[in-house]
Amino acid sequence: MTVPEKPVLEGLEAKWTARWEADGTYRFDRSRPRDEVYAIDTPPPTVSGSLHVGHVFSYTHTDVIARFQRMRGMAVFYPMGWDDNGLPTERRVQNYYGVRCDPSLPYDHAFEPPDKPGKQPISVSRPNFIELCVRLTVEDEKVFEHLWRYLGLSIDWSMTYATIAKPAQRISQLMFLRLLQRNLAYQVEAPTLWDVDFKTAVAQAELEDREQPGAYHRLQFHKPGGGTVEIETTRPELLPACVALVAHPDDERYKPLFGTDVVTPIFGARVPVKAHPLADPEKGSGIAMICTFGDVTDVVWWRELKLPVRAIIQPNGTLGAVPWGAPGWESIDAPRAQVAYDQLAGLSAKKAQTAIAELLKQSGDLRGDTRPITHNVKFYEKGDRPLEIVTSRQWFIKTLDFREQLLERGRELQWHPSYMRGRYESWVNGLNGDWCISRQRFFGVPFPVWYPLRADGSIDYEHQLYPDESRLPIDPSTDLPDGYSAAQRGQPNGFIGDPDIMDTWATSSVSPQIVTGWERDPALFARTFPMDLRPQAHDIIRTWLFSTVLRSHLENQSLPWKHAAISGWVLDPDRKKMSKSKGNVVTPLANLEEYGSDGVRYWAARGGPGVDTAFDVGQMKVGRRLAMKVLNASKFALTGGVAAGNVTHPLDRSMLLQLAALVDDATESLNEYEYTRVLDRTEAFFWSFCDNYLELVKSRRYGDMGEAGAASANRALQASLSVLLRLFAPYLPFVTEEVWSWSHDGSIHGAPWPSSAELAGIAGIAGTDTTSAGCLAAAIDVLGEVRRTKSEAKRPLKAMISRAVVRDTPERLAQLEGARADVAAAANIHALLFEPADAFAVSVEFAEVEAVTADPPA
RNA sequence: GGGCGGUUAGCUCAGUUGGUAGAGCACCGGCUUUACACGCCGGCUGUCACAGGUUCGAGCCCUGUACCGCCCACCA
Repeated sequence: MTVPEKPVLEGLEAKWTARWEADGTYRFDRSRPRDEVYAIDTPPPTVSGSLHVGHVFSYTHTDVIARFQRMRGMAVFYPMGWDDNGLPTERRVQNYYGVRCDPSLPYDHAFEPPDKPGKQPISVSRPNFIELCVRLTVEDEKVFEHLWRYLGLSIDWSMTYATIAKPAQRISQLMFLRLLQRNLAYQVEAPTLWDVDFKTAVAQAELEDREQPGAYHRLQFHKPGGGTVEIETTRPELLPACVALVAHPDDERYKPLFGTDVVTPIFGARVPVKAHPLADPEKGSGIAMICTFGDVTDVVWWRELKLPVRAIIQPNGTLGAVPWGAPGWESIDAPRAQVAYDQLAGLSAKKAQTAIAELLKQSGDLRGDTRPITHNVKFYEKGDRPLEIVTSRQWFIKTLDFREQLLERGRELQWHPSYMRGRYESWVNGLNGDWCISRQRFFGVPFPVWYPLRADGSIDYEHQLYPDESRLPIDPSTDLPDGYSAAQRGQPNGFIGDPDIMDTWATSSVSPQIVTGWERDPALFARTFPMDLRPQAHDIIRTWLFSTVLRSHLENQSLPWKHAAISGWVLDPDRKKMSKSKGNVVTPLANLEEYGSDGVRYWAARGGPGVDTAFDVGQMKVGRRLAMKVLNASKFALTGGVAAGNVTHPLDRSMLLQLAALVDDATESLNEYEYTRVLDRTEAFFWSFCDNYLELVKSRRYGDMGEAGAASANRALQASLSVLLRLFAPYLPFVTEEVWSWSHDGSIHGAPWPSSAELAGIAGIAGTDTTSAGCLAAAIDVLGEVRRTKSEAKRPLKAMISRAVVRDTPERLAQLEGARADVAAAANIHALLFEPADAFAVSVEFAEVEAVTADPPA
């Protein structure tokens, strides 16, 4: 037993992180059977800058659960991943090194980036670019790891993965090829959501609505026999791409027009008038123009009404050239159409809108003034301009066919909090297409596919070439398909690699397979899959959670994990979500250093599952104070005398009974992921323990009332402290470890979770001990009354009471009897008398001379 | 348009199956007390958003409303 004279919190993080690493405290024991393993599918944070306090918040929640499970005897499988795929990394690398990726370039083994980025970006091959991404992210990952260790996450740091590293690439490609074999992945040329700045396809899950100013333009179409039909549109620049008008089948106003043609203004294209139930008679004039493609509704109409394509928006967002009069672009006045259109070609959609409005005004086809509105427009979540819909060749994973099965998986999964399932269900119910997983970017997992080139050099998409699984991972831009030589790349009768990469969610959605050793380490896989827990925030339910469920459903015919613990967001004091883009992010390391990791973890752990929580340094201060209190109370509890034998004193037994009830409640709650409640209850108990029990027992444990009473007190103090430390250990890993080390050799984080049975054994207590049960509560009531009286009399707390009378029911007085001497000593009462009465009351008489010490009552 | 969560002390939030409204912070007052002044003791603070209903009894259950936040939707 070595208790420091003056225990401090400073330096505990450095001391214990080093010790845990040296001792392998959190090393996963892979020899344990599946039912003794608790496996966590850690979210790999995006490595493109710095961690913020939101990460600290949610990762702490996971760590509390991990530590609880470990103490319950589970082998905790708790790896850490880094998500270095994707656009954020790509942009960062471009700026950091001053390079640009050109996938057509060959790999340069000797390439070194300049010390400082030049003005003109240097073009590099995709493998070179990826090397630079890896080089930069390795540095970022070191910073992240340092912060995680400092925070005290009980991760097994021998098990880290990066989503761009070869093992993860291999799994991504392997799972993709397996889907291809089963026709669950496919390639098709079709209208796709498209970001015109990034020039890539994006998925439905990456959409967000943004309120934008817009304007209704009322345009007139001409009936061949004379007369006009008026439509309203917010996108008049798509008029050249108009392929039909559409109204509701029951709309009497337009019924006569169904089956007839009308002519577009200015461009003179004949387009049919169609009926479709999606057309809303209430909207605009009740009849709409269908363009290829203005929005997703256009795609639905185009597909269901079997309309032709007139595409004008190019991948870069400008209007492309159109040969009016040529097949597909027929016009009743092609020269006029051409003259008008040539004024639009090359303009961005936004500028084209202004230009065409002017043309329509001149021709008289713009009816009335435009009506400004604000409406929701779909954006790529990382994009700056509205999405367009562009026809392109993309890879998809089938999802629509599995909607019902995915809903069933959602019901099978245990959600914490349970209402988060609703988010998942509404997303699955709202799916409107298969999942587009190809991106026209560079930094990510490439598709392991090549295409033969025909004699004329055109690409033969029908006869795709795949690598043998044993070769994975491959990069088709540098690796060769079997039977071809490097010289044949890009040549007629040769081959070409698929230029695209997988969406970042397509690779992170296989995180369970990556970490559990699917198709790599069968013994590990058998012990860890399906995993136990997916912790994540609620904003990525539709992306990461959904896609992970989908992939495991398709590949493993199971859920990837049993539980999903959904954490909330950290809000700034104005109740806004903290995020980098809003510039209100707090860098967490400074908080960790100021309040201690335990203090910050305390704040984080008070945010319950799914609950958005305000950033609050006040709570961190409270957490730090609690840690300090643990140090000092422990010092007191451990520096007593002999602690032999059983706990015999009623007050001690009473305290231990209450503690036993707390332990049962804590165990049950933590099993249900209710970590907030457990911290709350444990803290409340601990504070009362310090303020009341320690004060009550102080005199006796110093031996003022004999050896037996002291031994009981000391035994109770040690037992209760041991239990309290272990209850706090998941939350305050540093201070509890420090205190534990004063009297133990091993780590508290490997100690068994406390049980009420353990306490019963020490104290010889049982639930039927009703007299002891109420003893502590009764003693606290009396102590409180005396304290209040002294405070109101503005006397010192040590002021002596010559005579105090407690009036209470006989039952309560019987309970109090056991603590009579303790109460008298703690309150400094010379003569403590009991009188039976109906209601509780305490009357006191102050002693004339305050220096007199109390005689120990007989 | 559909759905979810929230509304409790000045602030941040607890409140198990319905049974006398709680904690911390803040504020006020007191205390050199041998675990802790990074401390201790005490005090003040409420139309539990609103309106109905069920019940002996509602912060909690039911119906409706308002506001805040979020999710989803084929928002010409």
